[in-house]
Amino acid sequence: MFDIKWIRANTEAFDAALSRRKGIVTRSADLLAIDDRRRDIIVRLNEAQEKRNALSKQIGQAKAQKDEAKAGELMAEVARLKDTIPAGEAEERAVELELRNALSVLPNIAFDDVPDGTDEAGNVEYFGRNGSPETAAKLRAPRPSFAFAPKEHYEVGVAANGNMDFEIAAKLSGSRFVVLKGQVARLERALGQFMLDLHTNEHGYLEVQPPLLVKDDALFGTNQLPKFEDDLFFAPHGDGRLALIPTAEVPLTNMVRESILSEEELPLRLTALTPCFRSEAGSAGRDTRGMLRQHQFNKVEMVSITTPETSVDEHERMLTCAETVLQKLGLHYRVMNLCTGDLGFGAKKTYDLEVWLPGQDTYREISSVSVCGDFQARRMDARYRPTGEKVSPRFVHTLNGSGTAVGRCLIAVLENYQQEDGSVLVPEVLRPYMGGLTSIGGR
RNA sequence: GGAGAGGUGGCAGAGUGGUCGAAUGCACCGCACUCGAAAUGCGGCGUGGGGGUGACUCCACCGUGAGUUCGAAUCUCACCCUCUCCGCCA
Repeated sequence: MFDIKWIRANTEAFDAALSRRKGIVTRSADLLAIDDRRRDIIVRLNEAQEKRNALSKQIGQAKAQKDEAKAGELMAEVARLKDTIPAGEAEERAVELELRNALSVLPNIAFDDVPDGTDEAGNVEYFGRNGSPETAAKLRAPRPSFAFAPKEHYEVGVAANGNMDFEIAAKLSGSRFVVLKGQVARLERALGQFMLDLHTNEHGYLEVQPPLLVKDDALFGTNQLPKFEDDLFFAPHGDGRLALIPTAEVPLTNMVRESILSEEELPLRLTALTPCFRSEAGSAGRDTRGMLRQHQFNKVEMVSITTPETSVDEHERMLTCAETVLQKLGLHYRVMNLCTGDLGFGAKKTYDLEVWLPGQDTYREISSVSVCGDFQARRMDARYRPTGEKVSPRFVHTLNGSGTAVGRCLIAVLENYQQEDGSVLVPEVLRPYMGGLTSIGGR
């Protein structure tokens, strides 16, 4: 969410930046018109309140001196304000809500180095700071070659033989659910444990087990509300509701909401392995086969809370943390710098990691790493107190990234490590989590 | 779920109708002392929003929301949360 004062001081920059965003017609003039009205109301209200306070103080003094006549006189005078103050307060509340509503549906401004574009075709491959295709290739596994036609994940023997069961899941829960069994279930678990251990042991993240059900306020903080309500599942609760988290970004980021951290606590790096729940309301008919797009999936999420000065560096660092997962698993992938048309609502810049799926013969998103600036911090009221002379609190910056989507990573392992006989080799880093197994689904 | 206690500034903790945005302590910042540090002394130090070129000034905020009152941190009601005890329970 934007600061109206900043908009007022930077109308041209604001309008130019917003015009890069798809489908946004709001301009600074629309917002400043509301703000002008707001300020008028505040000025009038403050004048009335000031008068009331002054008279009330005089009444107190008059009463203290037992001057009842004067007190009565003053009370009559203040009585005339009785209606204007509550009315003014109501007006102020209304116009402030109007401004908040107008601001809360506006997406964040993209950094200058985000490419322009209308959809994913405008995304630009990224090889890291000072990187090149050559330096990237040294770190990443090459695309695997097969002596046979590689299958899609749900066709690979070990999955197709009943360990990835969509029929039973449909009986239990309908479409877009899956039941994993046996060694495929174990492989899924191994992947999650591996990622979590990597981020906690080697990347300095604090492991968190957050609630999976959250309040509307938390969803507002991380931009799911008010615009993306349709993507969520809700559970009735008391007179209200709780939402099933669509990503652990919601509880992890909101852990700092409505608080003032000290600078020494930053950067705060949090990670969690949680199920995620998405209604996929807008994706009817897309990716209906297999477990690529599910209502429920596991994901390891990373969240960083930083100072404004360090958030851009932290973004690169977080990207590296996510890449390390795929590098250690020996999975081929590429990194895309998302263009303005593909950029998420709250992001100033996003890198997508796309893993190679030989069965599909294409790259698919497996991680998304975003820097949000103070956009979410404003919505959450999350600040920190800088060390040193400046004591006035500032908004923190927030970042989030998947590290990575476990369900999709399972797909990637099944497709990339599949053997002609339908078995699947276990990547070396996962073997400790698989009781030493080097392969699953063999005879 | 039942009974009781309580929610006040970064933290702890006073404050039961007016001069309280709020004592005090800790933390923090500046200065002094010191070779330096500690200790000590002095001073400063909440958040948000208006107005003013500025010095400055006004308004709101004591869990949240209503209410009583000329005036509410303080009184009333509802709700939320925390703690203690009991019950139930993975």
